Amino acid sequence: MNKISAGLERAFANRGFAEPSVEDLRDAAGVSLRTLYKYTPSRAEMVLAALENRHQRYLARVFDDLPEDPSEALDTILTRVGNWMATESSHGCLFHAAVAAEPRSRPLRALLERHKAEVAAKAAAATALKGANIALLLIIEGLTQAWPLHKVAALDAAKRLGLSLLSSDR
Amino acid sequence: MNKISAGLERAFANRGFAEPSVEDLRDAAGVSLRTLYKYTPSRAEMVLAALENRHQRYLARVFDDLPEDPSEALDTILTRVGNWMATESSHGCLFHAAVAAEPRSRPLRALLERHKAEVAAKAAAATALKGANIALLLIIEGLTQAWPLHKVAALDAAKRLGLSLLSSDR
DNA sequence: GCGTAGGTAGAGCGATCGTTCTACATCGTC
DNA sequence: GACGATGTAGAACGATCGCTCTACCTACGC
Repeated sequence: MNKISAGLERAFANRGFAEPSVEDLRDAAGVSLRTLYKYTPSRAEMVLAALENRHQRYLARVFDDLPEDPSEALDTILTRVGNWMATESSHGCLFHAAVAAEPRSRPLRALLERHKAEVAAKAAAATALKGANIALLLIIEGLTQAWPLHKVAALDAAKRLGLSLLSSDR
Repeated sequence: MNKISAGLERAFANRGFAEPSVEDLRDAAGVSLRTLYKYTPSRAEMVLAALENRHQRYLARVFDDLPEDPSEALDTILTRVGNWMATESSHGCLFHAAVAAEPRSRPLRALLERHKAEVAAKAAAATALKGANIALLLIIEGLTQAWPLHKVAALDAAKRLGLSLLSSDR
């Protein structure tokens, strides 16, 4: 079950949402076609399962065990986002990619909204930046999108913007 | 010719890169299948033609006739990006979407890189922020990605971050 | 030791895809 | 008014797609 979701996530992350056929997804999931369809009865649901898995992994990887000090927490969050990009997602946010691939899908958009809202809420809570909620999300989004082209330079820029947020807030 | 590119751009922008069939693209382009294939001999080239068209339109719409004062220029740029999002691209950056849909395509990645590099260069030139080049791009990327969910709130956050960039620079 | 639940392997289905090709219309030029 | 270039409409193609179905294989409770 979780093995299936993890395999699907890996397949979509590596090869995009258009390319992999259901047979490719079966190979990535490591089960038979029949079992795959039992847990995810259509290709669209395979996408949703993959994103659900990624959502959990992303939150855990970026927001677990943060330092209490807001400034340290922000630095840690951005560093971890950079790390995530470096190791997991070399071409931008998978949720935006999924929605872009199928802009008509309502459940996909709902998932994107939930994911981003949760990221923004966790970031705001950890940095005690209630007012600058959206600015914070904007920095994270910017870092995520700029990373594929600029790598650590994007991380540095994000950290500098983050610092200016903290100092302008108090 | 340009009518074809414009039609293709509209089709992909509205319905994503996966959904529209070549016959849909033909309808959007307003020509026959034969003529469509004459100018863009494969579906992949239709994508490239659409993005080329969008690139030109985006640059013109965001960077033409900017005020000379750096601070005013930055404000104008961000406002225009918000305007672009509001009227043209309700779900994020089309270039990132294209690459996300087909992460293996080399020409697509090259086009994305060229587009982003040109945007960054024009923004840096207009705001006299040579050093904060990447921070500037990061703000624009963040605004573009955050817009679909937060609209004008994202624009406000982007402007505040932009101001902090300007003041920390001098 | 046998029945049942749940797995695998893989052939097969209809639909749709990108692409090509044929047949016919239109138009500016001599 | 005939001609070649260029366009349209749309039939036809092989391939591939998402999905279903059949046939067979385990593993475990009674």
